[in-house]
Amino acid sequence: MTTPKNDKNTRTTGRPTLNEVARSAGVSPITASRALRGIPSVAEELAQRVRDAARELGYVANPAARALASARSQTVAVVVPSLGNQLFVETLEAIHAVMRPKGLEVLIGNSHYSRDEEEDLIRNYLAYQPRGLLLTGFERTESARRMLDSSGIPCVYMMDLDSGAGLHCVGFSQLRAGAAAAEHLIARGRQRMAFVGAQLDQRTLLRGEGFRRALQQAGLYDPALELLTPRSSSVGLGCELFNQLLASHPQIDAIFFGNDDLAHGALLEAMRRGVKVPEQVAVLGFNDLPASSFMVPRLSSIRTPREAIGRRAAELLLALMAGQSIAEPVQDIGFELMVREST
Amino acid sequence: MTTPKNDKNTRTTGRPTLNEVARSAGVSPITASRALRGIPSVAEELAQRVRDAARELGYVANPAARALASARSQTVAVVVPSLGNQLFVETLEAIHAVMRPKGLEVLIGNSHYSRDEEEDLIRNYLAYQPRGLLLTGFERTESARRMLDSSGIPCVYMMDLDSGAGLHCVGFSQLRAGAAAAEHLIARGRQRMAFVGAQLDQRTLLRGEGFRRALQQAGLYDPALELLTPRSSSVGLGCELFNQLLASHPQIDAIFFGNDDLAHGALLEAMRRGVKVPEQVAVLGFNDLPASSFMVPRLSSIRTPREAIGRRAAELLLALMAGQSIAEPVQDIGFELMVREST
DNA sequence: GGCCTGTGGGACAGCGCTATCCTATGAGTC
DNA sequence: GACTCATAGGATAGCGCTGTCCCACAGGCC
Repeated sequence: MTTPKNDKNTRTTGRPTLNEVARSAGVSPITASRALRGIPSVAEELAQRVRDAARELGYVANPAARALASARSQTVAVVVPSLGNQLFVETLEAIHAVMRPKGLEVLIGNSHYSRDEEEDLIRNYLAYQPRGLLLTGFERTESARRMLDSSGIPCVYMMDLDSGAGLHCVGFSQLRAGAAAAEHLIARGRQRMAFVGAQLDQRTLLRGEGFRRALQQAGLYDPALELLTPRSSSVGLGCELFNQLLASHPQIDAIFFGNDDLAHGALLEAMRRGVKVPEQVAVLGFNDLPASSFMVPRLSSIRTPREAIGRRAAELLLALMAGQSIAEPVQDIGFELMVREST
Repeated sequence: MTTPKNDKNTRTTGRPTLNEVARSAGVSPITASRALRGIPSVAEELAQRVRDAARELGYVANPAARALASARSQTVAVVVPSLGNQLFVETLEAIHAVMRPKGLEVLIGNSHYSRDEEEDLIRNYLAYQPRGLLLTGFERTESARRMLDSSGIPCVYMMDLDSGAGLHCVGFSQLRAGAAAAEHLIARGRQRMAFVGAQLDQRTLLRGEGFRRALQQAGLYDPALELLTPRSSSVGLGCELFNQLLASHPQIDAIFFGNDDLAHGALLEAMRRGVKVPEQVAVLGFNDLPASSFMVPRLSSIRTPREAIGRRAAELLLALMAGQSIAEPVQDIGFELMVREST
């Protein structure tokens, strides 16, 4: 009477809605919803009509409305500690390859190897009601752990197994991989073996621990030959640490690097300084990044199965999301020692 | 105490809602909403009470409900062609660094250098009603272009400028960068210069084009010395192409690689085969990845300002999202020739 | 025929928030 | 004191979709 209530709908998105698709197909919105979601209780002829109408209008479902109405999204969140490390990029690729065909969106979070950043990411992602979560390792804040527990959202842990009791995890034993590195160098007759680790995330520390124990067992452990730094791993840092190590301990005859980046730097620096690899010093890397087999000399490394980890973790998560019972909650994918010229 | 209440209604998320925060603070839901969004029309004393209640309950706003009600999300989508290239990872970092403090979520899409995949990603992301979009380059399908146009969502294009008329873009001229590469090698007295490009995305092609034109101008262009392949750039491919080029054209005295990965492979292969760089062949890379300055010999390269591109593109997008008028829609960040030992 | 069952499809009522009104209050004006 | 006017806060009504009931109807059985 006094105030016209017919306001222009500025709140709408302007994109076609399910209602319009339904009207255009001559069915009710619910039937349209069911048809587009592939729910079988819709007669094929009707479903086809709805799909045609949707294509015609360029309809794409509004994920916010969908998430709100159903209290679940079509999203899976992944948190990795770094995108600079090719390792995690390849893992993400494999996850994508499994999730995308299922119509699941993959949210990528980068924690920069920081527990606090990871906690923020998890808090943030949980608000999106993801169908599942893929996390790296077991190292996180207590409150992140609590949020995960109380959320009830399925979660798979990637990369490590060593302290994953009671959790669903896909990876390999970092401890055993470190030990394998030591055993290889010992088998090559090396006597004074160093470990160089950067970043100091839990996995690097575990590799160092495995390496150390194997050396101790062989009576070859020298604590002075461990070089650890919290700085982040890079080729340049590898150069620097190699020099530092050789300057302080010229007698060493093998180095195990916690990451291939570092080993690449060491090989380049050795080349530059005329240090003979492997004659004077053997160099062993970790992860076996794509470039490693092309280094001079070709780098021996422990190949980590990141493609398989990503894929299997994604598949495990899908099974959890579907409520299936899991026969093997802990999946050990193993690792492979790639022996090349540098050892 | 925060006791998760067990609704029988399965449609709820189980997490605390704005209503509960409001009740606990003794205000209406709308006041709570305003208080938490920092809308100034709420008395400070009330706002504080609401914030306290929210913290107490561990309340995190439901982004789906928020997006639905306001027809806008708190999200910005970025599409890059690859995560395997460090270049884009660094760009993403810079974007994050600008967006996160503003409370904006960054969705990362990887198009794998495929127009069709990019179109899918864009269609998908547009459904999320992002506040803005950051895309790489200008090469895309017609229907992707149409979707972007009709969405009305602000968009900034990164990396290239050469065909960005009328668009908001941040980057540098790939053409001029290619020309700069040629000029540098010419200034070094080289006579038979090759160009090696992989992936064959538009930017690589433009760099090649700039290189070619500059050689033509100097009367030094030989079409036989262009080696192009659609395979994706890697160190291994660099080795292979280097060998191939030297086998077919042993007389060349300089190679410009469209990406540092390839140049790294070439340097390693040269080392392995005893080809002297730069005496016999000068090698020039592109992007100046972190490892380049540690190669043997240290790789000369054209440094691309990806950190600045990411940051400036993000800032430009923020300005567009805020409806500000843009003084400079095309921002040329330039590039820098890093002359090192390999040339 | 009466009764059941199964099946396709629709009506309805929200999911958790926010845009848009609208009211109550109190200060300021003449 | 009667009138404005600004302002804090509330009431209401959706945003676009889906979970849950419910109904109409065909076919089978006794």
